[in-house]
Amino acid sequence: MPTHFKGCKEAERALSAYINLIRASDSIASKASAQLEQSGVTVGQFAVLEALHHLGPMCQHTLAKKLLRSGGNVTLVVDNLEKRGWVRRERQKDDRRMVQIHMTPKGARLIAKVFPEHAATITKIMSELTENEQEELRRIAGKLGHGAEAFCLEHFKREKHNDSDQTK
Amino acid sequence: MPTHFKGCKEAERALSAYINLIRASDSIASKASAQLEQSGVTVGQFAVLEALHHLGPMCQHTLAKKLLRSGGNVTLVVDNLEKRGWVRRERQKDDRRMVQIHMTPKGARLIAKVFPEHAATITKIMSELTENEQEELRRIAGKLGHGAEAFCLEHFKREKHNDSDQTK
DNA sequence: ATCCAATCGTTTGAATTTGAATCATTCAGA
DNA sequence: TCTGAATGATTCAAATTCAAACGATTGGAT
Repeated sequence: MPTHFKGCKEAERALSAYINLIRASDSIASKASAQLEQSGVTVGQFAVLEALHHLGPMCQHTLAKKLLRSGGNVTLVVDNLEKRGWVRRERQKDDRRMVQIHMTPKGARLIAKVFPEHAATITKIMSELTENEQEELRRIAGKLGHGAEAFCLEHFKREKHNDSDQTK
Repeated sequence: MPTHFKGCKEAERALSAYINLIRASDSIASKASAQLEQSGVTVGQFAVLEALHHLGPMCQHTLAKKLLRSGGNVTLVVDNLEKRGWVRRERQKDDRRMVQIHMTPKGARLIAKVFPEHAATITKIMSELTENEQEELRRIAGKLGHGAEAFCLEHFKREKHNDSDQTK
């Protein structure tokens, strides 16, 4: 009887891929985070602002689902964004349980400045890969993240067609 | 003049890959974390035990470098592992600044049980991808995580050749 | 031999996150 | 209409993490 558990080669391949995936993600995320925080926004704050920028006003529950964060977390992040004057809360009239989050003009100006910087940082990091590798990474990672091929992508595509719509 | 910033197509490709990478990583990490914590170990604790299991006793500083965590964090994780009797601290005689962390027999028994479960979970998640996709993911993500193609991989390979060496 | 800088571990404070408990509001069924 | 379940937001306690400050120890330079 062999000394190693069944499916060894398969497990080895899976674990190798897993480890590299996690490490790559950590590495990139920390670089992106450092860049964002130089602009005075945390990653969580940026995520909220970006979602509002691309998708328009939204209640916190929706925000939490889009960003894959807990409701309590969204409350806190929105608190901080509100303190800095980048968003404002507005109780919905037809359903007073919900609070819609609107970006302020100040918030819009911020995201208009920070988003291109962020995109440039990611582009630079990704330029370590060839075009084909980037496409393959997108496709393969997409399979793993399944349902989660979220809003961000499609709305960046929209971004390229009209730049300064609500940033008047 | 175009309404979108320069390098649009390139940035779009990079951001798509980036977003899917982060999401895939989050998705897998949370599944793996849930599975581990069912066995009563946190992800951080598992990482330390795994490193000790594969690489043998080690001082905290080395551990922190291997696991890409801060020194303070390692102190806390080791504290908790020590409380549960899975590791023990041993001041080094030749350099009394260092503390070597040794796995106890109890810790060895735990990792011998948990590691295969963990490997099976990862293997199952990864089986959404074909063999080729897993290899490609490993290769491409490896390029992004650069220096970090760390210990875990090579020592899993070692694992397969001798199973129960220190778990006496 | 002494002093200074580097190294290692610990402690502390802050930030981020989650999950549970709570409260207000809405909606559906009796 | 009234009651109870469901939904959305907030609050709280706990866990995890980092960075900075600190103390102990070591090794090298003078």
